[in-house]
Amino acid sequence: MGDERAVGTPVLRRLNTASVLRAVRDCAPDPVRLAELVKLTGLTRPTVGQAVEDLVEAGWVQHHHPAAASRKGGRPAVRVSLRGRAAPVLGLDVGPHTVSAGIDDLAGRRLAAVRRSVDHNRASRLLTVVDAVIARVLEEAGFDADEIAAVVVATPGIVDSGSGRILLAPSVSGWTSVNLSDHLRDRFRCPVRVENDANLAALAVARERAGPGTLLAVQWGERLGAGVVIDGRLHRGTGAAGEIGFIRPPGRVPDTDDGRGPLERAIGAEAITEQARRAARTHPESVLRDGPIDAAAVFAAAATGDAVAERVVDDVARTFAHAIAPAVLVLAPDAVVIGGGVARAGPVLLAAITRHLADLTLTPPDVGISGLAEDTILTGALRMALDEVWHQLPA
Amino acid sequence: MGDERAVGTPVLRRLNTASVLRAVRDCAPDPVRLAELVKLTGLTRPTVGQAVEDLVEAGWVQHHHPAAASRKGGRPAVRVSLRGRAAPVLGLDVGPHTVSAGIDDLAGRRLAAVRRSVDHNRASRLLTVVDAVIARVLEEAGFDADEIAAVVVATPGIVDSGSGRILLAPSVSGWTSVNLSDHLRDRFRCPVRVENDANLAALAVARERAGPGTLLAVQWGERLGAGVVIDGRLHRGTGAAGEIGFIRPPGRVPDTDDGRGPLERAIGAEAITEQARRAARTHPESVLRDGPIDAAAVFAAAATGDAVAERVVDDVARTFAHAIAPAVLVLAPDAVVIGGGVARAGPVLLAAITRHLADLTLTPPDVGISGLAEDTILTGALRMALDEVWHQLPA
DNA sequence: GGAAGTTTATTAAGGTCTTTACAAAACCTC
DNA sequence: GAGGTTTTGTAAAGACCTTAATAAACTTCC
Repeated sequence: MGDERAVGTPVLRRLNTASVLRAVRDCAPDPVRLAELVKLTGLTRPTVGQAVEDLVEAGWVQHHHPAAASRKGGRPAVRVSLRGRAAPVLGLDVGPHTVSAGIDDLAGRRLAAVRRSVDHNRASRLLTVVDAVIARVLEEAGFDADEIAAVVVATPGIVDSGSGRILLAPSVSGWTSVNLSDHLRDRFRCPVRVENDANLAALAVARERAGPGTLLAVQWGERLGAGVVIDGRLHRGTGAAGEIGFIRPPGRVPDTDDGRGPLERAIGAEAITEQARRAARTHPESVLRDGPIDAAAVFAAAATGDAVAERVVDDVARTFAHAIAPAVLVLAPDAVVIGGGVARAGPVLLAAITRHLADLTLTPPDVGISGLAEDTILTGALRMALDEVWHQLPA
Repeated sequence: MGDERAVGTPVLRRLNTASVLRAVRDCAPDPVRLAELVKLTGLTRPTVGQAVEDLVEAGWVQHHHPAAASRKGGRPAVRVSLRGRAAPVLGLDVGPHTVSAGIDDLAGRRLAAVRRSVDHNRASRLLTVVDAVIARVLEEAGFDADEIAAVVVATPGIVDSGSGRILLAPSVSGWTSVNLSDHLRDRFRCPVRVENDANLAALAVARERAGPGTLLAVQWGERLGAGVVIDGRLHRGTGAAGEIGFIRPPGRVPDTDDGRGPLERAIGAEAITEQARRAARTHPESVLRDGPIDAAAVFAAAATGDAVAERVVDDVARTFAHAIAPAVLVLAPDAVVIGGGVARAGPVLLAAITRHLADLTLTPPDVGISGLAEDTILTGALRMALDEVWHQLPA
């Protein structure tokens, strides 16, 4: 957005070539006829031809010689498609319990994915697992580390987006003293970015929704985090944007010393089960009285109409709604999407939150559940890595 | 960001001409030598020469024949400057008590400004005053309505940014049924935009600070509103972003039927005086006991060390901090800037808010007072109008 | 099996724009 | 008034896109 300096004729070619490449990408995994590109880009055929030639030479796209089926008569079209292997990206999700990695090609196809659980969440052990997982996923996809075009790592805690240092990570002991960023930069010859996991989950959710608008994507499990995506771009603020776990909800909150924030202590997965347990003790008529209680059980009970469970869920929903209402009023997001473990609660929780938010805000956002599976964060990391590659095309 | 279609050689000229025009603008009121533009834009002299020629022809810039002083020897330079009168913009601030208007030229120089107070804040009367103020400011600046290049109107309430309709405006009775946007579009031949006043104030404050980052600018008087500016661009969300007046603060809030939000009823200017009045009754040792009390008096008393006043101010600050803390956690703004009537409270209030926010947030933002005078909103409106003009240069 | 028709690729000429290079102008200083 | 300096102005060259015309390759129909 800053200065667009030194404009000579050559930039035209770069502009147009980029335009053609974008068009090829938008046709994603399918090969596209050259004539199609002419229509898509609005450029003329000779220009497109030149651009494609350049792109093939640079290795970004490849020809599809066998123009097999669906002929309508006429000279067979030259068809090209993205050469995915030109710039594969690596995503990494370093959680307190599991480490997963994935490699996507330029078109967003998943070439490999690895998931490994960690027994002890000590930092040193974690780092070893990270290295092992990276090695495995590279092998599975058949790439050398030097071929990777961008790396994005998701980690819990607060990350300084400039240096990649982890500033605060209560859930992994010793994690802040590990310079993960430098560690990885030694292994790869490409940009390495470390980013908060909730932020990346938000990015993944936003991409799934597509289109512009403001999104508040909440990760809700033992802990609570959120990411803000505005018109497809992640909002970082001074760095710690989206840390909803530290919102102080109304009412008393138990004091703990594990670095969790007030809202996490009030309505994190653990707090929900604890609340249900207390309620079950004083209300033995509830189905919650027997069997082990966890958050899923509470939501299941509420779904079947158990009054005690319903009250707990409503309480949780109200606390959550009150906590985020000020942010919803300030941001006016189009949607609030909930992911993470608690998201499996489904419609019961959703309805309660929607109801309370309607009371507390002027233009209540859509409240929804993230449709993505467990690898939301990993997908977000890969998405951001792809963005990085696409952003610096003219390399 | 969408599609940059149909790139031929002519776009180069447009691009470079725009680049030169930007450079001329950045030198703002001072005329600039042609050779200087060459350095600033990175283009070559013939290119700059051509561009300047085009711009002069189009009326955007003008020559400065008398190359008077500061010669260093050599052929006298051709100097050009922005022809401010080429595209004057009109800003309007329609408040419940006053209507003000201003006209800026392209370089941001204030050519005229008019302010008029309104006795009855009935919508029909207000509209008459608006028309009169517009006529007056046009006359003062010596322009015809058709010459204005952009109009931005600030109004309290929630505005649909697409249609310009006012959706909610409790402070002016009947204001929502007036189609201000259409009314003005009939008078001007240029784009007319209606925007929430707090949003425009935020824009003005953000421009004063300059540079990127996230800003939460609060307007705090009888009512409370805010605007969010991210990297220089106003954030609207679904339309009602920044409506902090409707945040529900902890504790009981008096119920009124005047359309004000809970936070406004709790710590609006009126609520502050009411709170002080109550405190003075039970604490006759306070200096607040004698003389008429208004918000300014409370802050003044607190500044001199009056304990009762100090407690009131601290209460207000705590309520405010608790109310916006969730939004601060989610947005992680670089700064929270307070404007409006209460902003005159100064350091007393500021210090208290800063203290409380430090407790409630992870990366506490700078808390400051808006340095702009009473015409913050008007300045913001003019700023946005200028942006509009600059955004659509290639007209 | 050949001709017509259709779709696409290729090639050549023309125009616009920037760049490079060079010459002219205008002013100051000595 | 000569020399120097800074700037403007002009012409030729290079790069790129576009229009238009031509050639190619394949399907379909007769």
